[in-house]
Parts: sequence; C-alpha cells; structure tokens
Amino acid sequence: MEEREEKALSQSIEDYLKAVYEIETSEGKVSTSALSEKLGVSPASVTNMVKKLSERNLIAHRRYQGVALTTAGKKIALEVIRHHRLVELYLKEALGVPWDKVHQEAEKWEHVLSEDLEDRMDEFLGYPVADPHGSPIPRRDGTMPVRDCSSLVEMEPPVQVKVVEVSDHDPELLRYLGRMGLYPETEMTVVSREPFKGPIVVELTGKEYSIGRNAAEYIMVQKAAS
Amino acid sequence: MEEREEKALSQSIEDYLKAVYEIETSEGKVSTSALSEKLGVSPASVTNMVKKLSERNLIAHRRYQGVALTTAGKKIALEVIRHHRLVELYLKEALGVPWDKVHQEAEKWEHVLSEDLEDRMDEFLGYPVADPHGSPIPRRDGTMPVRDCSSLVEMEPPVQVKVVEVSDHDPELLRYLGRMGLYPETEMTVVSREPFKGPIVVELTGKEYSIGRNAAEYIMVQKAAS
DNA sequence: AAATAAGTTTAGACACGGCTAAAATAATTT
DNA sequence: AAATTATTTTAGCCGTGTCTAAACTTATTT
Repeated sequence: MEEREEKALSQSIEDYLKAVYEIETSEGKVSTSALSEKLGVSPASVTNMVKKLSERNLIAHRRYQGVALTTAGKKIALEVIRHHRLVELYLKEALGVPWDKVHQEAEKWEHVLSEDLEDRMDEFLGYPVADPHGSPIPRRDGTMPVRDCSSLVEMEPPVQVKVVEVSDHDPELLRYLGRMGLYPETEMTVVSREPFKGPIVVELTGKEYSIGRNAAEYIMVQKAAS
Repeated sequence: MEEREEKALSQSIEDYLKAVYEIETSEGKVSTSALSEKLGVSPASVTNMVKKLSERNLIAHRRYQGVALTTAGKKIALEVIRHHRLVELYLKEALGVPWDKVHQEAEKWEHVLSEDLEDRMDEFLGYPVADPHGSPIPRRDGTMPVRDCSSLVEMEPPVQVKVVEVSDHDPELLRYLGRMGLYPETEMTVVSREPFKGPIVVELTGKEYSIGRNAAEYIMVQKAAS
C-alpha cells in the first residue's frame, strides 16, 4: 500500500499553496508578509498555517527566511491554478461572463471542481492553453507551458508587438483595457515611451492611446512575428 | 436603515435550511433525529446548530418538539434549492453530465453560485421549470411551482401515465431507470400491480418491465392527457 | 557597534461546526 | 401507574483557521 490517500485539502490550504506558487513565480522569495498581504490575513496567521503545511510536507520553511513549495505542494498548486484558469475561460466562453468578472467567480469555483468536470470543460473549450487574460493554463500532468514575453515597459519603441497576457489583479484595469480593445493576441505598435516614468504610447485599431507606466507594468507582450 | 444585511451564510447553514425544507415537505414534522440522519451528523450537533439558527430567526424551535422554517429561512432554503436544481440541469445540458452524477456535483456548486451566474444559466436553459429528475425549480421570487402528481404505487391499473419526477436520492436507482428509458416526461402504461407488495408492471417503448414497490415509491406520475 | 526599525514568530484567545457521554424529557410497554 | 425505551438536550471537548499583543530575529541607520 502506498501512502497516497488523496486527502481532501481545505479551501484555505489550497489558497495558501496557490499564493505561494504565484509569489514564488513573480518575486522569487516568498516571505510571511507577502503571503499575509496576498491572502488578506495577519502575518501571525500565516506563520501558523505555514507550520501546518510544512508538517504536511507541502512547503519547506526556514525560520525567518521564507517558504518554498515542495514537489507535492507544487503539484497541488498547479492543479488549483489549472482549475481556476479553465473556469475563467469557461465562464467567458460558455456563459458570456465579462473578463473583468471571471476572476472573482473562479476564486470560488476552483475549490469545488471535480476532475470529471475539469475534463468536460477542457474538452468543451478545445484544450485551451491560456485563460481570458492570457495566463497559461497548467497541463493535466502538472507542467506549466513556458512562454517568451516581457513587460510592455521594457519595449524600445518603435516596435510592433503582440499582447500575450494582462494581469487580472484589478478589474478596473481590465475594463480600461477592454474599452480600448487591448486583449491577449491583439497586435499593436509601441509608438513612444515618454521619459521620467511617463506613459507608453501605443497604436491599435488606428487610434493612439497613452498607457501609464503603472498599467503598462501589468501588460506582457512579445515582438510581433512581422 | 433596514436590518437586512445579506450576511454571507456558511455552507453548513445552507445545508441545514435545505434539509429542513425537504423534510418539512416530505414528512411534515422535522425532528432532530430526521435532520441528524439526513445531514449525516450526530443529533447533538443538530441541536447545537438549531439553537444558532433559531437565534438568527431562520427557524422556529420548540424544545423536544421539532423545528420549522421561518419566512426568512424558507426564502434562503428555496434559493439554495433553486441553485441546486439549476446547476443539475445545467451540468446535464451544457456539459453532458449523466443524470445519476449531477446531484453530487450540485451539492458543492449550489454554495458558490452567484446571482449573476444563476441568471446566466437560467437564460441559457430557457427558464426551465424542472431539473433532470423532474423536481420543480423554485422561481426567482422564492415561490415553488405546484404540481399535481402521485406515486406510481398509488395508480390503479390499467392506466396510461406520464412520469413527472423521480427521486434523486440514489444514483443506482437512476441508472436502473435510465437503462429502461424511464425519465420525466416519459409516457407509459401501468399494466398491473401484483398483490402482497409485489411489483408494478409497466409498458414503455413496447417492452414490459417489473418495478419493485420500493423503487416505485420514488416515481411520481400523473394520468396521461390521453 | 549600538540603536532603531522592520519583519517574523510565539502565546493565548475566539468563533465555528463537529464529536461523545451523560442527563433530561417524551413515548411506549407492561 | 410504573418501568422501560427512544429521543432530545446539555456539558464539555476537539480541530481548523483566524485574531491581537508581546517577544524575538534580522536589517538598516546613525
């Protein structure tokens, strides 16, 4: 008998593991305070839960240093993220939910999606590789597609680029981008980049738009094939 | 300022209210032990939760007597049941989940469905009035459609009947009925009813089937329009 | 290098929703 | 009517996941 029991993990645990994965990916180091911030929970609560998760061998913890996912923990994090992103896309494609709303709904659905339903949605969607914001959907086998892209703020104008991904952390940003038709897969030209942290000027569908550095940070692009 | 605050109710509370509604409908009286049985929890836990729910004015409780929904409690129970049944139908129609599996999935989904998504599913389904087992879907305004039907065991053969509803409490029963093509809206003839609690014999799609009293209890029908 | 600031952990508390064992009440026998 | 049985409630406990306040480390100033 193996010790694999497929124990049901609480919603909280899934949220912690997902948060660790996301901070690990974007920041490298995963501190207690970063988790506290991301999860909207006090630092003390994080320390507390971190202890439990490391007893379960889902994360590794060095006191005062930070935290990292174990192989087992990463597997679970990726499953949760796969659920989240599949649901986001499903809600948009099948039920017409606008892209600034899908994240919030998916936060709840990701925890109640069975493997069977995951597969049915995956099939319905034609085995997609990215969610409505362009974030890659982890594969069933627990691997994450890798992509080559950089932030819009790093592009030297003039250059033709294709939008790869936009952050879904702020619904207001998504509505703003939606209004100018800036979605993943959209092609546009970076016209100029104003100095002193000024805006980035882009052209798409014949119009020019100024995008503040703040917003541009959250837009990932790649050079167009041209 | 009204005292209506739309406080988020826990999944447990929703489950209790739903259970009270269902027992109230099928048995009349709602005892602690009936709830304990239905929810798979100890009687002591039920008493405990009952106290909390009656402090919140969601149910009325008379010590040692039993429990009944208040207007507020009934409203919530019906919302949860509406979610449950809409989801069941949605899963079947949109994702092809077989009818013996939808109940189990809906048990989880009913608690995370937003009003917005409820409306989108409702529209997608063309504002349905019954779920895949024929159970009526409560309306948005919190009213329950009433129907005229009786159990198959009560029909005097020979008579032509239409299936109205089948209990979803046992997936095995659903697969059994599915195999013979007995679904809500199916018309069939009650050929005979064997004495001494013997089986009911029905004819549908040209074949005759014997259905045990046990199973027949759970099949609700009405006389066909003929 | 000492002092201060920032970040992390411990200690102790609480609400929730479950449990068991024992006491109280209601229902049924004898 | 008394005794027995069944049901319900009380009392006290536990695990989860959160909190605040205080203590402890590490990082940064001065």
